[in-house]
Amino acid sequence: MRVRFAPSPTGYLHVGGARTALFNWLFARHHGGAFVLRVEDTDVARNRPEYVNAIYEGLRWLGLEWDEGPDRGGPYAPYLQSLRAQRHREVAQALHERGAAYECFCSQRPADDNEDEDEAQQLPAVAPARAEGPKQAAGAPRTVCECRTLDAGRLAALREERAPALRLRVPPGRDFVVDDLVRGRVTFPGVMVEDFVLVTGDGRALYNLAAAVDDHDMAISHVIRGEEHLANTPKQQLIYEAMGWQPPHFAHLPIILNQQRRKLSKRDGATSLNEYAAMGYVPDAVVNFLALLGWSPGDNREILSRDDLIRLFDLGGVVKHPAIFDTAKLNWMNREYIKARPAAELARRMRELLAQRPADGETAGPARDDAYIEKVAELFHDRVRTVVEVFELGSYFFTDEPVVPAPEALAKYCAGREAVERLREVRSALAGTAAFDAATVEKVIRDLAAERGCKASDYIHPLRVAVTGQAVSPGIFQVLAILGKERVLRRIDALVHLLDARPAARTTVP
RNA sequence: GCCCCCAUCGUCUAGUGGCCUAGGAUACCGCCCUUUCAAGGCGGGGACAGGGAUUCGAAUUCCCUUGGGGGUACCA
Repeated sequence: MRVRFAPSPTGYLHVGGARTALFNWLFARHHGGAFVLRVEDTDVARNRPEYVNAIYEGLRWLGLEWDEGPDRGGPYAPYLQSLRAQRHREVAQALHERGAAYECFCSQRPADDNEDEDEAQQLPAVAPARAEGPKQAAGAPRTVCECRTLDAGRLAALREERAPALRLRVPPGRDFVVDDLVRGRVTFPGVMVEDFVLVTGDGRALYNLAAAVDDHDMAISHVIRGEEHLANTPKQQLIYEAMGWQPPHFAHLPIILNQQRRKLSKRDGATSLNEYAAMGYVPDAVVNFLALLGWSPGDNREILSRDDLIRLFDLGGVVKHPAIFDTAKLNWMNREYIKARPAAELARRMRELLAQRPADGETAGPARDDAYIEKVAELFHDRVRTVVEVFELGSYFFTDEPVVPAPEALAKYCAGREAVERLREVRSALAGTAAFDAATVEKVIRDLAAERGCKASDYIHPLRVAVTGQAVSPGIFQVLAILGKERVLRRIDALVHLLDARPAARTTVP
C-alpha cells in the first residue's frame, strides 16, 4: 500500500495539514506501506520555496518520516510536482488525441465577483464561457461552450488567434459516484461536473490533472486527504477513466474547525506547527492529540503512544463530522506527556527554548547552569502544561533582581502591618543559617513559628510574596533552596523596604 | 444561488435496533489532602437539534425542517 501527503508550499505546515499527514503516515505504518511526500508547487503565483523547508521541519518535528520525497528521492522521482510538468503535458496530449479532451478558446471566466478573490484578467471573449440568461429551470449549471464541437476549419482559424486551454470532455448523461472509505458512496449529479480545464492557455497543468497523473505514476493506492477535495474526486476519476488507469481508493478526512466553527485561519491564534513547538508543546503529545481529532480507536483510551496509534489506526475509525480544535484538551494532554517523562527531559526542553531566546537579563546568571535548570524543572514538571509555562510561572527563578510583587499577592498576604514584622523575623532567622537546603530552611521557619506561637504559614505567605512576587508557587522551602540565601535575603529586604514606604493608612486588617 | 457532506454533554468522542434512566476524556463546580497553586483521591451538574415515519422496541433505519461545514477557478 502506498499513500502520499501532498502539501502545496504556500505557508507553514498548519494543524490541518499536519493531521492529514499524520493519518497518512499512520495508515502507511499500520499496513507496512510507503508514505510518500510530494510537494505540489505548481501554482507559481502562491508558492514560496522557503516553505518547502518549513514543511520538512514540521513533519520532522512531529516525527513523521517519509519514505520517498523531494529531498530523499525514491523509485518514482521526481517528487516536486513542478519537475513533472513534461509528464503532465504528455498525458494531456494523450487525452486530447483520444478525444477525451478538447481545445477551448474561451476567455477566462471572470472569477466570482466575490470580495477577496483576486480578479482574473479578462481576455476578449471568443465565445461566452458561461451560458448567460435566466436560471435554467431544471438547474443545469453545467457550462458547455461551443469549443466542444468546433469543426476543423474553425479550429484552425482559432488556433491562429490564440493558444487554447485544454478541457476534459465530461461524458454527459450520467452521475458520478465516489466510493469514499470514510463516507461511503457519494453521488454527484452529472450536470454538476463541467468540462474542467486540464491545461491552461500557457501550458500549465492544473491541479486535477497533475494530481491524478502523479498519483497514478507514483502507484498511490490510497488517497487520504481533506474533505475540501471531495468535490474534485469525480474529476480525477474521469481522468483515470479516460486514460484507462486503475484509480486509487479515496478517503476524505473531516475538516478541523476553530472555536467559531470555521475553517482554521491565521486569526485563530496558533495554527502552524512551529508555533506549537515554540510554545513548548511536545511532539508526542501533539501527535496523540491530532490522532484523536477525527479518529477514535473505539474504546476509552486517550493516551496513546506512537506504537499504539500505528497498531490501532484504521480508516474505519475516522469520523465524518468536522472537529473543533480544542486547546484546553491539548494542554491537558501535553501535561500528561511532560509528567510521564522524567524532569530531566523537561530541563532539556527548557534549555532548548532558552537557547532560542535573546540573552537578556531575564535569562542571566544561574539560568545558564544545567544543574540549576534541572532543579527548577523538578519543581514544575508536574504542574505545567507547556514548557514555556515554566518560564512564566517561575519567572522569579530567571532573574537576579528583586521581583516586583503582584498587587493581588500584596493585598492577600501583606496587607497588615504584621507582615513586615514577620518578614523581618524570618529574614534574621534565615540569615543565621549557613546551610540553605530545603530541609534546613523548613526547620528554621517551623522552629521560628513554634517559638513565636503562630502558624508556619504566617511566615510562609509573606515570604512567598517576597521571593516570588506571587501568591502562588511550588513548595516554598524548595523554592528558597534553589534561589539561594543571597537572593532570598535581598528579596526580603526589598519587600520590607517597599512595605515600610507605603502609606500608613491601612495598618490594621479586620 | 446550486451541489455535496455532516449533526450525541461547552469541546473531543463511544455507541452500528433492545445491554442506554446514553459510557469515557477534557473543561467547569464541590469535598479531601495542604504553606499557596497545582498534582492526586472522591463526588457533582452537563448531550442523542426539531418533527414525522418504520418497528413490539429507536441515539441507532427512512423522510422533511433547521443548523453547521465543504465545494462551486485557466488555485491547490
